Amino acid sequence: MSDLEERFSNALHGTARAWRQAIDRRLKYLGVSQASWMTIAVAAKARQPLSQSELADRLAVEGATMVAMVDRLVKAGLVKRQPSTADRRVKRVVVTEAGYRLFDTVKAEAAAVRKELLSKMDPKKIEAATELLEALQGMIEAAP
Amino acid sequence: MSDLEERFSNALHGTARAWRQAIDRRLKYLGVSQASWMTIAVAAKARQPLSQSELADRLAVEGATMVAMVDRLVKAGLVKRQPSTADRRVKRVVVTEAGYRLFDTVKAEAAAVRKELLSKMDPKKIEAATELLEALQGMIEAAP
DNA sequence: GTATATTAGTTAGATTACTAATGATTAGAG
DNA sequence: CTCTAATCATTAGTAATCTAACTAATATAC
Repeated sequence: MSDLEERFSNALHGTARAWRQAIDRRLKYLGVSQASWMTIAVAAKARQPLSQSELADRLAVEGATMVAMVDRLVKAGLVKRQPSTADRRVKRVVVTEAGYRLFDTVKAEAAAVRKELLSKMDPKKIEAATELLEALQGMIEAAP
Repeated sequence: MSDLEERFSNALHGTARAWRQAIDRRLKYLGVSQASWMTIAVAAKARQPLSQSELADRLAVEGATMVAMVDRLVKAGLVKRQPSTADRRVKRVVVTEAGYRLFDTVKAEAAAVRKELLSKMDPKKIEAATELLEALQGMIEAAP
């Protein structure tokens, strides 16, 4: 029992889970979850304000999930809904000043966490693992 | 931008996410989520029926989460709550016949998915990546 | 032996996710 | 042009997770 493949699967999911929790712990004082700041980040990095559908696509989430997320972010004053004039079905998500400020802070924190966790690891090994993971992810996503 | 550390982080979370979705897709016809069958699996593999607290510990979730999960599993007829006679606070989670049947099926499916995804990868690389991930997970969990 | 602390389970409320159904609007086929 | 398709956002219902506060029962300290 517990062959290499099972060990890898356990390590993959366990590490991803622990990592997420570590980030969440560090960001808790800001009062925003990873899902929230990831949404802000994607919206903030886009050149033009994205529609809710575009946001949902880039975050690999359903449209209905994005509706609820934008509801919360609007309530928190981090984004605004701006109806499109060209297509009246569309609402663009515009990041507010407060949203941009939060994004800057969070970005720095996430990078610090990443550095703290990975600084003690051999870069060669990290690179090899990255390549394996990327290949794996490509394979999974290519075969629906 | 997008240095190695960020690339690794993205690959880690992306692959874990895609993997989970791949398993969920394969198991959807059974009508049980990964969280449900993982709970069944842990309960079924234990020699003696576990309490809800023990189950929660082994699955790394909170007690309140386990209450809701056991509620759902009881409703689905996959487990039963059995009050302990020795300690009247404790309720043991007993897997039913239907629960064991489901577990057998799911176990085989999960192993098949794992093999399908990993069979084309170089075992040496898988092993190296596994070791990195395990070291990383240990590091994260050791430093709360 | 009683007062205090700990443990097991629960409830309640919030967040994040999904699917399915609906309304409004736009795009395309004929 | 008009009828039908597809698209965007929303609502409703469910699952899974968390924290915080609670009840009941057991264990420990004095």
